[in-house]
Amino acid sequence: MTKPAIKTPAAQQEQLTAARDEFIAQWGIMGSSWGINRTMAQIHALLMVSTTPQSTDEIMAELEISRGNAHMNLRDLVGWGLVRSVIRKGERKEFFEAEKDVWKIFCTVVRERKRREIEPAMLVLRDCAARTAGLTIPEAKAFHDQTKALSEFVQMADGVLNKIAKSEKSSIVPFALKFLK
Amino acid sequence: MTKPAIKTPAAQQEQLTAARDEFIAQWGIMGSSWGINRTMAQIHALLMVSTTPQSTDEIMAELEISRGNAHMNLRDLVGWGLVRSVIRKGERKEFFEAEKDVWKIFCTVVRERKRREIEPAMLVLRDCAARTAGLTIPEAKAFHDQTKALSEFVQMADGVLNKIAKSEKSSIVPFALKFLK
DNA sequence: ACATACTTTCAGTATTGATTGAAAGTACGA
DNA sequence: TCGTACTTTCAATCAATACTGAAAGTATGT
Repeated sequence: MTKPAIKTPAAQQEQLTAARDEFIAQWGIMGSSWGINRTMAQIHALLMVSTTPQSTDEIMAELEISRGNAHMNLRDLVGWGLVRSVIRKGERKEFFEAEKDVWKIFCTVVRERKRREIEPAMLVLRDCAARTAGLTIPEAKAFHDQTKALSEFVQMADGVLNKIAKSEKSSIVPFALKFLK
Repeated sequence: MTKPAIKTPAAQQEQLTAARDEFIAQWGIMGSSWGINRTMAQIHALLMVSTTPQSTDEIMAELEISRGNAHMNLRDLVGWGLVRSVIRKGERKEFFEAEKDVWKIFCTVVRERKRREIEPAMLVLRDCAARTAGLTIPEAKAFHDQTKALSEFVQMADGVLNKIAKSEKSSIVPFALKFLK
């Protein structure tokens, strides 16, 4: 008698939990090395692989974090547009679910980081270049040239990201891919 | 009698220093919001707008940081390939200069972050998808589908970054830009 | 072998950012 | 209006990360 090829639900559950925990941990690590709060990334990971909307209490239990922490990070995720809150009829409690479409997630992150971090930096770069435009001493000339080059580069990158993020569909990058290299 | 249109070197120097300080500060802020040590980003900014290679002591003085801090961050920048050390003949001291070509800087950063952060994450994602491939319970199916979609997306993004970073020239993105939107 | 000029390390400290938990706030139904 | 079920806030605490500075290490010239 050989072992059955199909695993018992209990065994499957165990295997799933292990994989899910690893996924959540890794998404947290990735987040923090890109300047995103680790807990926020972990909540996001958890919600991305949940089949039903989760309550604050479920999230607190799953990630072993405090109510305050769960609450604040959920608010931030909603603010980013990566998570939305849903209310079930007849229930007072608030539940949360994440956007699951990978391309939409990507576009949202691009759009938000552009707005929060690239645009302010671009203004400063432009300003640095502008206010040293007429200067004649060599040090100033070099500074102007370098900041101008940076500001033009960032502006170009901003344009690319704009187009990618606005499109909200996955066909464009694979298409553009053909023209690279 | 009108003021002369040309500013004195002293006035220019003052204007330059103000702009330079703002640039260094902003580059530091940008770095830290993208997960890069603020001091490292500031040293990088300083070297990008310096006309001559700088010694550790000059960097320490300019940014008001300790020797240890300057040293470690300079090593990291050299490790990233964004800064190289130069030795002047007849001098014992080590001097540092940054790559100034904006496109090369961008490619280096892309290549390094890909290697340090995207590739390890990709392995974990693939692993999470693979080890839940055969499972039949709905939760596991959902987990598998989501991690598979993520891993394929990251793999695709990795491919795009590869081509962009390998090319090392600025003509390709503006060209690809035409095909977007 | 020694002095000088520099670089490197790292234990201790400071700074920053994240987390807790309990108190205050809000909304709803009885 | 009161009680219950929940959400929100925030001062205090904790954890992670960055920074300092002095001591140890290394290379070079005499």
